[in-house]
Amino acid sequence: MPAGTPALLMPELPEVETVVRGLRLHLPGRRIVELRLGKKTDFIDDAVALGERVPGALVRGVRRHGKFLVLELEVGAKDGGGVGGELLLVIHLGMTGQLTVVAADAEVKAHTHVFFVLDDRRELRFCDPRRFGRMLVASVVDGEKILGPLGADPLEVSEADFRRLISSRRARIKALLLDQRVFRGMGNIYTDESLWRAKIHPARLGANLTGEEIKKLWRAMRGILEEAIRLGGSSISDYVGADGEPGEFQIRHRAYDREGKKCFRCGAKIRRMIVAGRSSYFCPKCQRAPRVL
DNA sequence: CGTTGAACCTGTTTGC
DNA sequence: TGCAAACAGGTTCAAC
Repeated sequence: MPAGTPALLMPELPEVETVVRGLRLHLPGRRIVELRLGKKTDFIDDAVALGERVPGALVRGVRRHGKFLVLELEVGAKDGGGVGGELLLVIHLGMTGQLTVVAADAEVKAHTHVFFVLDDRRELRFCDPRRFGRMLVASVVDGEKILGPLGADPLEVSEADFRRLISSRRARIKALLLDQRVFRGMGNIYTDESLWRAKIHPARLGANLTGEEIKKLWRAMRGILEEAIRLGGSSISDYVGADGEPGEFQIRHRAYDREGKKCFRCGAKIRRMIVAGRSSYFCPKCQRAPRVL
């Protein structure tokens, strides 16, 4: 395990999806009656606005957009004459963010920065040791300004669109998969796993991939993400209190974090190199780097 | 357009 | 043994 690898969750698409599904069991129909903030609030876009607009809101729904979680809130008209309506609570878990629904008297873990007190004696808590996460409340229109620029959902993109997005680019395939403006939700782990399954070297250029390779990558990516979601993500623990099951996907990693270990397909030693500025694990035999990337 | 590196932050691991 | 440095992750920004 590389130094600093968090023992718990690495929120990429499957992990966020798992959290969203967990929150859906508890939040819709609940009212947020009070908001409490920890001392550090620098990860909140506008903490004052959060404190003013969220209390009293009814949670209508919870959804995922890429790696963002979106809580759809219904707010009533305020005394001051506001019209009420719909608000979006947009949350990014960053690297170490966790959202949990727990009893109001549950022990408070270190680095818990936000408490959404619910109307059923429980609390939605946001804990994030490294504070790489982000949170903001916004109108639907303003929320879209955050979510709008994001690229295609890896689970919904058609093979034709996937090919078009890749073959038109001279950037490395690793960089393209990680670019949230191209595909929303892919992170370092699932990118490496997808490339390993498709037998494509991470430093290959998008435009140089053959139609066959792109098709394999499309299938690999979807298969791996769906499998990871089915298993509850890569290593989430206690994500919604008693309902959370630890994720199990990490035991299925074939490339990520396996430097020096044998490739499950051919037995060659998995190598690690920096591609697109990120640690990249691949099999030098299965994932050949051609003379011309 | 594309790449690289730094910054943000803290817990864990590594190396001396 | 102990402490400091390196490192991990996602995103953004600046510089080339």
